[in-house]
Amino acid sequence: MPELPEVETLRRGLERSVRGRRITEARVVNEKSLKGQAEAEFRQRVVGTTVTSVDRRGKYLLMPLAATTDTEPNGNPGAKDAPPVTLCIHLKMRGQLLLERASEEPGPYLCIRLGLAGGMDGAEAEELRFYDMWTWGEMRALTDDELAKVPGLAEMGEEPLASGWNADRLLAKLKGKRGPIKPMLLDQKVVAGVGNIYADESLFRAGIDPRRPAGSLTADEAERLVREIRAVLTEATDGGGTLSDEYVDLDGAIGRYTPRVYDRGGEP
DNA sequence: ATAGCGCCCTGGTGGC
DNA sequence: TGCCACCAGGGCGCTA
Repeated sequence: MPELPEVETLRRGLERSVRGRRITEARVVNEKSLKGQAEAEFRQRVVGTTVTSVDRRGKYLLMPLAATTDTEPNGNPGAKDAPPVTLCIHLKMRGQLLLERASEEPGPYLCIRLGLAGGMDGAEAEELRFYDMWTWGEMRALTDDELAKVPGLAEMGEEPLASGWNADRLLAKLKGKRGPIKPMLLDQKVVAGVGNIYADESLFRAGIDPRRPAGSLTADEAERLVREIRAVLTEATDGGGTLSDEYVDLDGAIGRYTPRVYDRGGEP
């Protein structure tokens, strides 16, 4: 369920609350979230590092980690021997990322907990907790080489909110495709971060039948579609994501964006 | 090029 | 009222 606006909302929360902080411990409650990575390797790569930035690529959250020296809690990149590692997260359908007090009892479906050092002012220690009811989501600590091989991430299409993306780029991807336009928008190689909700909303707002053969879109329609994809993603991000009982932000707050047509099949 | 699977998993739904 | 079969949902990989 989390699509670009929801992941971007989480990114902003992490940027504000987690960036620059040191990960003091990593506990894997459900190893399925590691998607094959050895638990020991995950812990060893994560514990003691500092989150240097919080990036988003499509629906992926990427947090580069820097080795921290014990004497420098907010330290500088060190450890020449270990390759740089990035915390790579995809929430898939039901994954949730919550920042909670370490003393707070975790809720159900907890998969991974990352302890974060309290502030120098003695602020209470917190944990970044990864919950996932279906365990389809993934959290791994990967080197640059491994990151480049992650299926989907390597072939990720362009960011729809980046200035370089436009109708011509979209049309180039749709050229010759006879399948319907909507599933094409769900293909992350065509455009990054769009899922069911925003594909429906943008097509409706652009006045394009989702069943239209993708390759049959005119330049004018592609122009409208690009404009509406941008608009709807921006509006939803401004609203902190789509209102749903499945999605909450880092602080547990629900989204405020209400789709017009998504999940309203059969209604006028 | 594309359609149609199965897989991953569990809560909610619909039928009885 | 309770039971249970069924199904949605994103993304990948495979086959037809």
